[in-house]
Amino acid sequence: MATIRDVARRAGVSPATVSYVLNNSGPVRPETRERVLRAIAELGYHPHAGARQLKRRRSDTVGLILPTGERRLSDPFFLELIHALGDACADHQLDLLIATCRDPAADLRLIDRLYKGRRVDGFLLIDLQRQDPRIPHLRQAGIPFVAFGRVEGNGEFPWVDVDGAAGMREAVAYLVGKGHRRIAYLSPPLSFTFAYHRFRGYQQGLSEADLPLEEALVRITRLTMEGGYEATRALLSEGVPFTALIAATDLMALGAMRALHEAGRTPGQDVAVIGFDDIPMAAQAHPPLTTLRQPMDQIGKALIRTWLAAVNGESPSPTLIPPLLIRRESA
Amino acid sequence: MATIRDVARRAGVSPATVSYVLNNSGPVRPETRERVLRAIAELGYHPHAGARQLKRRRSDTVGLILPTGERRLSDPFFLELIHALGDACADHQLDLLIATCRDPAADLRLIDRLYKGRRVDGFLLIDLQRQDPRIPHLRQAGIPFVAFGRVEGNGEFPWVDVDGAAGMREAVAYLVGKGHRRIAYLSPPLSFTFAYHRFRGYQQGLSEADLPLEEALVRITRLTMEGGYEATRALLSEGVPFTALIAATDLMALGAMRALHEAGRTPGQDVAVIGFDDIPMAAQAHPPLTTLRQPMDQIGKALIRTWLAAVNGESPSPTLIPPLLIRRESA
DNA sequence: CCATTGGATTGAATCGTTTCAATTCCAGGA
DNA sequence: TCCTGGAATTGAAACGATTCAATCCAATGG
Repeated sequence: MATIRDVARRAGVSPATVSYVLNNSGPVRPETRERVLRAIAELGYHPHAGARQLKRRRSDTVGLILPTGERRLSDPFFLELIHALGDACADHQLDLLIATCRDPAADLRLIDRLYKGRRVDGFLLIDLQRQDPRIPHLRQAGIPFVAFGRVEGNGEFPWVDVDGAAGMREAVAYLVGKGHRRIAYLSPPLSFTFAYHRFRGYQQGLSEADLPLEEALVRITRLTMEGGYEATRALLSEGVPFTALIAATDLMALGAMRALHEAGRTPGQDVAVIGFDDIPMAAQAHPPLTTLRQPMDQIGKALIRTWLAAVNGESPSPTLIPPLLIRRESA
Repeated sequence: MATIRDVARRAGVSPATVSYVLNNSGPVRPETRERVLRAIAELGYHPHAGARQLKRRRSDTVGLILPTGERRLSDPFFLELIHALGDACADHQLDLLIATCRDPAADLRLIDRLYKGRRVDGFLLIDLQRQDPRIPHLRQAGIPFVAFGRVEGNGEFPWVDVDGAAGMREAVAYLVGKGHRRIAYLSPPLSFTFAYHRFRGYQQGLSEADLPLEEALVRITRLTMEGGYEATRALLSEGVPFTALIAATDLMALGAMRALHEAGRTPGQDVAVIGFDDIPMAAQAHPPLTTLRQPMDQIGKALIRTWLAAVNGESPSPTLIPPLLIRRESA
């Protein structure tokens, strides 16, 4: 495999000059640059990442840790996120290293190994818990990171999040505008930070519309289609009256719609349904699901931009991205 | 950050000895090893990945290229796969580098950059096309890789695949055993290799049961829930009689079930439905979907095992993994 | 008591870059 | 013609690990 020396020899210059061309550092006469570039192309030369990393003390790699075990992600939303991150990384010539681990303790060990071994320059945390043990660990070890999502108490660290509260306020206002007064709400356990914020938004939305928060209309259930299905069946069988339903995630909304169908109530006609995320399946649902879109590209770009700042020793300010209400036929 | 010299100094030995301890190469007296290990622990030392890579000419990193653009994956199946791969990598102390790219040409450039720059030791190819431009490129460049899936003509290269044909034969036999004679089949375009094999399995299953292949029962449609839904509606509206339906993927089967529901025919009762993949949603469907499970852990392990062999210059033989018929209530 | 043996340890070269400091080059001014 | 100064180029020293070859040492055998 060609090295920088080979290129230098071929172009009739020193390795230093090649390096200057490669990195646009140092002054190089245009025609020399030309010669060097030609040599690079002819040899199909690519700089050795390890050597470069060793000298520059940078690996240009983003670490992404996926939770495993029971917290293993199965929401298709995360696949979208990975894609968006990949694209955003490509924009900045970064690579994305994915690591999984078996238990929370291994999590922290893995973080140390990757960072101290300089395999990655910093981390992206997704799927935060309201109290996440990784955060204090990273902070006190001085490891740069950016979280997708916030945590309880909101210690000072950089994060990017979608404004779940704003989204839900908008959803409620939208439904109220259509005359709905009894709006059910389906949520996963509030220990999920995003669930907590979205639920707060629902509450705020109600109070802005001078509607009471009714316990019976709020259901906490599992973060799956099945969870949404069961909770809705419960609502129906208990005879709690409602004309609209908001689910904290599309997956749950999809489950809810199935329960409504089975009970002979057509979503979008008899009951308005709104979800959150805008996963690909949402548009294909019957009827197509009205939902709050998480603007993936924007999220990916914001995360990487913030990550770069963090890695460069800045303390980037958090970013709150507004979701987008996508009106379809379910509400 | 501590280096190997720091560890050596602290343990009162030379860097060489530390290296021997680290890699279990070379003879080291037990008590010396003890001292070294203690020093490592005390300093929280982790070897520098770049330096190691430079010397060993190995990055211990697996490259995984995700397709983007229109071929972007949205099937949740891939999230499972990424997880399984992550776990399998962890077993061998490997890291998983994910790269996305915008177009097929960029694909090849990216491959070169990652491999020639020694950022990865080889690749894992997923989401193969029946004729995939990446394969000849990798082969002629002598870059080690393993494919998840086969391609047309089946050139000599290492792959791991789930035996879609066997699975479909089993599905047909199972349905025939229950007395079904008119079995519909939903498939994405046969340019997807897996779709091709699965369809062949369906054909074989029919002929083994001495049933004719009936054109009207076979529908080619999009690889989404929506695709399954539409194809099934078409079947129903055209009045083609059938008592069972096999879909090439769970997502499509889910769509089919919805169409059946809407037409007032209960899946599992009026019409038997079988899917393929066993995505998490399958178990939660109504009724729970009978399907052929792709044994993810096994796939991940096989892929990584084969990959390691390929990277070590061996020519590992292909692996065909049988899917597992999971009987639930839909058939 | 010395030579031999073989395990344990170490010194130093090396991997392929980047970058500082030193050198060369060249044009323009004195 | 000789300086001077800035631009262009180069040599060589890192960066942090691995590993070959050389050295050290203790025990054994003659």
